[in-house]
Amino acid sequence: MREDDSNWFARWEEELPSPEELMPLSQTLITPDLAMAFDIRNPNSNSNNNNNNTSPPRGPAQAHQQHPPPPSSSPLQPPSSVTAQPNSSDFGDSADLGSGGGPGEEPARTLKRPRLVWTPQLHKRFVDAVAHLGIKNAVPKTIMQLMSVDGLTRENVASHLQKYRLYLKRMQGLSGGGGGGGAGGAGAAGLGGGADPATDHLFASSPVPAHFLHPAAAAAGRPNSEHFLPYVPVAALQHHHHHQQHMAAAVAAAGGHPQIQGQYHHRQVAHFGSPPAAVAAANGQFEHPFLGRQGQAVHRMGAPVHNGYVEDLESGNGAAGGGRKVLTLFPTGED
DNA sequence: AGTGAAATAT
DNA sequence: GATATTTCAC
Repeated sequence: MREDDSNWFARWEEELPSPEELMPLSQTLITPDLAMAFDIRNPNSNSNNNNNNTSPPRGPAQAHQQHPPPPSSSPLQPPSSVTAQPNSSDFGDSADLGSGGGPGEEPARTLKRPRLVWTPQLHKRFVDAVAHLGIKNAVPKTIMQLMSVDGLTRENVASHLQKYRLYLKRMQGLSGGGGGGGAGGAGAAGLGGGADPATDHLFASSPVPAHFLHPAAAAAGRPNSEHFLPYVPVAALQHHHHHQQHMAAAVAAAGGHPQIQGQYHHRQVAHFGSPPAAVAAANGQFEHPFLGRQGQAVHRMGAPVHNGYVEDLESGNGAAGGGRKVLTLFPTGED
């Protein structure tokens, strides 16, 4: 009944993503500042994911201000392109990025944040957090804090939580509890019943804790038995083709897609292993998830580290033309 | 701050 | 066109 320390560890171990899974994990968070600084835009057929508010459909009497995301705590240092991008190793010309000059005019600072891509790994973190918090405490703020993912905002979590709840609800209605085991098979969630529309793909990636389907258990109000880890700092690789992302890992392994690369690093401590395949290959291993949030950011490998910012990019693509390149970076200092 | 719904971008 | 994510409003 009660999980011993050894038990949770075992579970955790089992849950631990294989090195391969870890490597190909990636967060695609591009800092507006960087985007602007780099002068890079999303050549996508659509509009850039930055700002394209050209038509305010509704004119709420309220004028919303952009959210000033990253506090000036973390000076954005000009990232040096690791591989090859239209950005020089560093440009110290814009002091705006780094020093975050004074208020009043800071385009970089007022820009919107890029779309957050919830990768299976990230989602897993999310589910884990929720599971450990218990439905009761599974609120955006708590979840966000628990996840400890830098760059992640409460809004992000909130919206994802909403979607997640919907997913759970749907699942309940369909499986009712029979397939509810959930944990048993991630992919099994709703399978057979035809209950896993594309919307559930992401969610299906991670098993759904039974407690989620069992309100009674959660009603206890006590955190789940399982222990939760702060967060596993992993670098990931994100690949999506056109409008859908399948298995990032698989695709990544297959490699060969002109895409983005981001670096994911922990909020306070970042000890992790390997970013791009090239570097990854060199290491091919990651340290233990035992993150003591005590040490300072530990950066190593070929990942260029700047003041509080780890930047890493890989562009195996022909930047030009039909390819879309996205710079992904993980800002630190949040919350 | 949290949740629900709509809008927008991908 | 559908889905994912963001944003607005309550």
